[in-house]
Amino acid sequence: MKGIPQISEAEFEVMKVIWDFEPISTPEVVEKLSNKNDWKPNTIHTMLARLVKKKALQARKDGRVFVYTTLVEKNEYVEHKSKSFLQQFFGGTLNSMVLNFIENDKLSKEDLSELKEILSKRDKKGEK
Amino acid sequence: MKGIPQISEAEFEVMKVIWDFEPISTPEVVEKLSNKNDWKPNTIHTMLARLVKKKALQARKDGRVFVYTTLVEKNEYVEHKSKSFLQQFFGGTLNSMVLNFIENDKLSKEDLSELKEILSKRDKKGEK
DNA sequence: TAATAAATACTACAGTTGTAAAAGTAGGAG
DNA sequence: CTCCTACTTTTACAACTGTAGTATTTATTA
Repeated sequence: MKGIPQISEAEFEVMKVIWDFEPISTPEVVEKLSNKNDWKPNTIHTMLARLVKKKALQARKDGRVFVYTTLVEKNEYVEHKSKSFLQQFFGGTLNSMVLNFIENDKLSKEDLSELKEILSKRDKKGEK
Repeated sequence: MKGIPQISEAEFEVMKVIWDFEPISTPEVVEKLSNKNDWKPNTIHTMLARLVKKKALQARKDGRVFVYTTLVEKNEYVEHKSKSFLQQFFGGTLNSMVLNFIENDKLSKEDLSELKEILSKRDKKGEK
C-alpha cells in the first residue's frame, strides 16, 4: 500500500511552492501564487483544503494562521508520476523516450552534447 | 489554434488500439480491449463516442457497423503530452529528466550503456 | 465595546472521467 | 413477415477539477 495521493495539476502548482518554502502560512502561499498564476485567494484556499484532505499536506494552526508542511516528498511524487508517464507513453523506459526524442529531432546539438556529458560524468562516480 | 484534443487516460488506451489497427470497427475494438483491460462493451462504446465528439476519431458507417480512423497522429499527441509533462515536472527539458534519473539511480548499468549507444548512433547520422 | 479587517469554513456549479445500464433499431434466421 | 441478436443511442451517476462566491469567526483598532 504505497499511498501516494493523487494530486491534480493545479494542486501540484500549490505543492511546488510549499515544497520550496515549507513551513509556510496560508497568506504566504496566497501571495506567492496569486502573482504567478492569477488565481483568486479563495481558489487557493480550496486547493489547500483539498490537499490537506488528501493528506498531501499537513496544516497546523499557528496563532491565527495555518501553517502547512508537506506529507509527500517531492522526489517521491515526481518519481511516481514519471513512472506512470513513461508507462503510458513509452512502454515504461526512459531510454525509449530519449530515443523517440532523438529520432524526431527534438534535441539540439547542444542538448545532445550536454546529455553525453551527463552520462560520462555519471561514469566517473565510483560504481558499487 | 493548435487543436490537439484532450484525451483521458482510459481514452488513450482506446486510441492506442485504433492507431495500431485503423481502420477498425466497433466490434473489433471491443474485442481487443475487453481482453486487455476488462471493460464492459458499453464502457468502450462510451469512450469511442467521446473520442468522436472530441474529434480525436472519425467514425464512418460501413454496413451495419462503425469503422473508426484517427484524426490525431500518435506522434503528435505523444509529443504534445511529453512536452507538458516535462514542463510540469522537469522545467521543460528532457535533459533534466535524464539527469534526475541518473542522480536517483533509476538507470541500470545496462540502461546507461544503451543510452550512450543511442547517442553515439545518433552522431553517425549526417548532421545537416 | 463595537466596527473593521483578515482569515477560515461552507457552499456552488459546470465540465471531465470512469464506469456502465437501459432502451431502441435494423438485418438475418426461420 | 416476425422475432432475435448484434449494434447503436440515450441516460446515469458519483468522484475529481477548476474556479470561485458567501458566510462566519476572530483579532485588532478606534
